[in-house]
Amino acid sequence: MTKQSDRLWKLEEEKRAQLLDPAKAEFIEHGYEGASLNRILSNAKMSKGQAYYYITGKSDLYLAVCTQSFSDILDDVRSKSELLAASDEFWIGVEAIAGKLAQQLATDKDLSALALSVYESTSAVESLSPLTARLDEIIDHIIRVGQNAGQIRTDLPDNLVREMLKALARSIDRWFAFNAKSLSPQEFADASRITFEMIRNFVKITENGVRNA
Amino acid sequence: MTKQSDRLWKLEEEKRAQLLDPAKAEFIEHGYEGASLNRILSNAKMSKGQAYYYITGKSDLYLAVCTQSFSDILDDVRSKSELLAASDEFWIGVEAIAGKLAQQLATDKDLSALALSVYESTSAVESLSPLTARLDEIIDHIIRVGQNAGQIRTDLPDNLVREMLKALARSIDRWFAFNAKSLSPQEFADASRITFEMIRNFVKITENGVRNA
DNA sequence: TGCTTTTTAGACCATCGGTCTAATCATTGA
DNA sequence: TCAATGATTAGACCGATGGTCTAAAAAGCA
Repeated sequence: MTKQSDRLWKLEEEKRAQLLDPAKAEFIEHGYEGASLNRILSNAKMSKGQAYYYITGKSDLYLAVCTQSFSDILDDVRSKSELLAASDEFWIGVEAIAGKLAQQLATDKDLSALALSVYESTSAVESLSPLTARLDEIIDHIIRVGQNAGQIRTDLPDNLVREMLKALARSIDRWFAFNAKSLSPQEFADASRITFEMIRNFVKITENGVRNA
Repeated sequence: MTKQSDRLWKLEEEKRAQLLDPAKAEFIEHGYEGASLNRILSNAKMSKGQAYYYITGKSDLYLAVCTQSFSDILDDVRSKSELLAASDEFWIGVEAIAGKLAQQLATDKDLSALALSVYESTSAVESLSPLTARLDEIIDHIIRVGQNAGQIRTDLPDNLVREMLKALARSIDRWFAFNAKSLSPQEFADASRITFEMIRNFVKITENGVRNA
């Protein structure tokens, strides 16, 4: 017995796109929960039996779409993050990574819309556990390097710091997605710089931080 | 024509509870999207026609449940926040409010579970706009007092600061909800204190903050 | 050609939130 | 007391959802 997702990725690209392109459009427009599988199949001119031969269900299709869209970016960020050094230039390196990422999201509207859809519901997030696991690894690694560089406090559980940073990044990303068009280039640059500085202050080691750890 | 929600709150408490109690349990267990209205009605032993005479739909029912659960707390926080002064004791006052809130959530498991369900999906949040509007007002007011006290930076749009703080509070709340039971009292206290300090550092005014505003 | 495996089509299923109509109940005025 | 009016209730019904399943078609192979 072959796994459905194996079949999907073994397909010639054209046929895979026949399914994934309408799916991507639907998820972007309606979010994960709001997306209609029937509508996707209708747009893809593909029967249900055929689709279910290549995917296990809606969540699997969402995972396929997001994997296709984010995998390269994730690899890029990972390889860049592995070059980060525990030195004074730690934050410069992080800012370079974040800046590149922000630029990619700002450039590719589909990418940004799809990213927003991810955090629209927990069930969407759960569908993507293979992807989020990779992201968490990367963030954890960056945090560890920052801690070795003396730039990030060490008196909290790793996963708490990670989840706070993810939540922050998400809210900032979201705010920019909704407000970017009404911002002057100057305001845009200021807001980016300031929020980044705030994050640095957020995780910075403070005098009375480590009391008994 | 009377509004459905008026009818609901005019009901004698027992009958309202007949509907709202099973609804609350269902929303806690399955979240907003996952909750089944049919199941709620079946547990409430109430016909669909009857229910729709008192509510306009699922989202309205969710709003009713959350209003009942959070309204008093919201009022409490609001009145406390109005006593905050733009003085050196600003953060002490905020910590008192946050502490009380955290304690309430830690004590009442249902309350905490319901709060978690709120941010599980955007459609859940949207159902609660009357409540979130009240919350946003309170937070905005606290931010303004903090700014007057020179404790919170003023070089970012208000709503961005508010959304970042909400995201942070949410992620912390979430982390505690999932990890509280595996923490020693000492670890619990430490994590609370440290995260609060981090938030203070997060919004603190820094030297190079205001560059051209 | 004939047999086997892969692939396809779409009818079908339970369930979803929501609508609607007809019956019942309560209240009021005469 | 009774008729009429408005408030309330029951539940059949609706289109749509994601998912299952069977049987036919197509493809691969001897």
